[in-house]
Amino acid sequence: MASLSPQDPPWLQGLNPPQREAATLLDGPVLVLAGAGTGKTRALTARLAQILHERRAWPSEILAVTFTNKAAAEMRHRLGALLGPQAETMPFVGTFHSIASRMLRRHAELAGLKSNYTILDTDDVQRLLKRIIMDAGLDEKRWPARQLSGLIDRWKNKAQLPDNVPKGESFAFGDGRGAELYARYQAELKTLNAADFGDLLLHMIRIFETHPDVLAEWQKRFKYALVDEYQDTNAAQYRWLTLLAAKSLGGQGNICCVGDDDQSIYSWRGAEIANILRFEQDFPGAKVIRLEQNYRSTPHILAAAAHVIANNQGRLGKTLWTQLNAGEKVNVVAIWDGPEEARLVGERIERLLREGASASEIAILVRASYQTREFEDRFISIGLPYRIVGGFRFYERAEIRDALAYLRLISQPDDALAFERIVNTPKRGLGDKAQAKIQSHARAMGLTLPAAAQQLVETEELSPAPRRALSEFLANIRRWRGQMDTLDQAALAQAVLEECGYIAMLEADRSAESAGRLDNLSELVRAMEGFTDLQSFLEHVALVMENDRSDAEAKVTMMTLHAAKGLEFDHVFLPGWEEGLFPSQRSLDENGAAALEEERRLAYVGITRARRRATILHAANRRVYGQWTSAIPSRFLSELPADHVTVETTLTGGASLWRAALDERDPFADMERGSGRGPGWERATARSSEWRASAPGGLDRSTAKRGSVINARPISSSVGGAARDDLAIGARVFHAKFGMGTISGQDGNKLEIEFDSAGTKMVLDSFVSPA
DNA sequence: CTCAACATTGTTTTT
DNA sequence: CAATGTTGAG
Repeated sequence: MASLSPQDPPWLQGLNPPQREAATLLDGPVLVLAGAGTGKTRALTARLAQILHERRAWPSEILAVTFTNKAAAEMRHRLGALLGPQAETMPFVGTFHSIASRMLRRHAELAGLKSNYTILDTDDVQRLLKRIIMDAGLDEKRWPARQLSGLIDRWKNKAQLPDNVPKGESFAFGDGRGAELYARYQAELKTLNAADFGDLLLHMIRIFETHPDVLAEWQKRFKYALVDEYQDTNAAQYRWLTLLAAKSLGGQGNICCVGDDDQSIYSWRGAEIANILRFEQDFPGAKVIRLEQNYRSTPHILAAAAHVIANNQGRLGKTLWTQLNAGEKVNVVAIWDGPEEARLVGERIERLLREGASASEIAILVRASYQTREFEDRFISIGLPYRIVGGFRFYERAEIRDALAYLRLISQPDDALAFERIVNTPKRGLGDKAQAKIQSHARAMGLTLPAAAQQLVETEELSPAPRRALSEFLANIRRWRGQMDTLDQAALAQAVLEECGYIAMLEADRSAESAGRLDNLSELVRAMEGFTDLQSFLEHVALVMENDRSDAEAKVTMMTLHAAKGLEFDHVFLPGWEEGLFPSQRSLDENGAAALEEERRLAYVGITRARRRATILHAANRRVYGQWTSAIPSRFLSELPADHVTVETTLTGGASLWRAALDERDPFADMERGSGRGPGWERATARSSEWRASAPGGLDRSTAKRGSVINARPISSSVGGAARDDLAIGARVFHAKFGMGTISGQDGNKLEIEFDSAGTKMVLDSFVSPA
């Protein structure tokens, strides 16, 4: 199948015919439809290598847009392995945002900004909007900033400026003042010398459209363009891209877009699947290449995924096939509730590890990030190493944002948002009253917040104590700013954190999180080493920083289905396949049938992450808002092909509960439960007769009781070790996640601990230390 | 101005 | 049931 000609350069060796075509068909527009696991990245890397090898373009003349920074790094890395280090220095490989930001730094003045503009994150944006809403005389509770920021985000994704926002959408917010608030927000950003994520693209689009010379310069620069995950591009990205591609790219539209319509999962972020569906109209003469041979998964896994996705309409259509052997069927497991789900997954993972699997080849993929908590709790108590990807992003943690605010204020004296954030953190006696005075002074004098503060210190306006505190604070900032030349950014950050009292504040705090926060801060300082200066580090943080501290230890990975796109694991667990959770009720409520299809694509993405084994779980009961609610199996389960699936349950009453539970009778009638059933139940019972027809055999649900786990086994402690003699019942201990607690019991190397704030838990003794 | 008790919110998914 | 914000007492 694969071509193995000895004359081939290394990057073409072993490619199958369509992959090879994708790598060598360099002229004109090309659309590569790459199914899951079909060696897309490999083909793309080969294409870039081929372009460089044929000397068709210099590295700096290639525009390569990826969806995540991780994907960009991966591409650079692979390219470096093929062509040597000089190929790794491609300046325009990155996300839409990072590339646009780089361009905007060069042309900032055309957007009314300075080139050292600050990139605001959602938190900054929301605080700014809150102020704008209140200034406009609106009730911030009735019109939450969160909602407005969502609206503005959506407008920006569609490349709509304040004056061309659809009337109806503008009227929907703040008594019809949506667009007005948007305009005010844009003006405010300008005075703050700041841009939000959407602005990075929008400013460049505006500049391209109003300055033909600038556009021409960039068009001339790029000879080849490559866009990954094209199905996830939104209207703004599309416009940015087509402007650049219009007459450029070697004069023949040398653009190659790669994507998979079945993996389009970002419509909530403005992605328009239509972009990929109409590629051939947008780029006449486009060649379409399909990658359909799957190198990743077993036939059972592939068949399961294919059956599910076949329920969607309007696909471009691909047929994935594989040469791999059958392997194991997809496993569907019904369990009683969330905690049991975590227990069972924990057990199965331990079994896999005993059988020799590596923890790094095991993943738990969830629909919503909060689902990881149950697994975290469980894995901590059995000592199973895990890591969470995404979720709480590193730079979104409060302590990191505080530290960054200090650095931002040092590097950019006018950064009012940073100033606001840290002027009283740690507490230095500058409360609401003092801050209000600074605000009003700034407004009265038309000054930025930090400048107003500086001026205010010279007056008698403030009472002595706050005045002294503020004066000292400003002096410190100035002093640190002066040290920017003498200290490198990591050393400066360390000094700032110590001298401002932040470290001392955390050290004084004996709560559960403070130790972790201190760790995070030293992690931050460490991460700063290796950047050329503070400015470039801050840029990196705003756009690129990911939670990718790569510990040496092999760990089970937990992440959302969204974060998992593009990754693969031998063993994949897919918990929580219940109506309401997956497909997400909220998503369905907002976007109806289209949302259901997107949820289904998410299911497709989840299943196709697995190389060897996929295990899907659903619980009969789950706690939502602290209330126990009965859940019914996800409709996606009934879309799985019976021939490729095995079904089991840990509930007493038999193996087919997952289908039989769809009966109109309440399967858990004799169980105690919380409030009513969710909307998912209503809908499901409405459809139940249709589903019941497919249920294999009846099951007397009244016998369905909370059962013991089939295959129950004592939990083997994976972290062994001798008993500890430094801990005794009644002793005070500290645990990294749960905080301070008192030992109340012991079972082997497991301790029962009554935590001060986290309740009573069983925890391995190796996870605690004497207080 | 700070802390503590109290009430009220809300859980997708992310560059 | 959190986590977050608001209110009231020191």
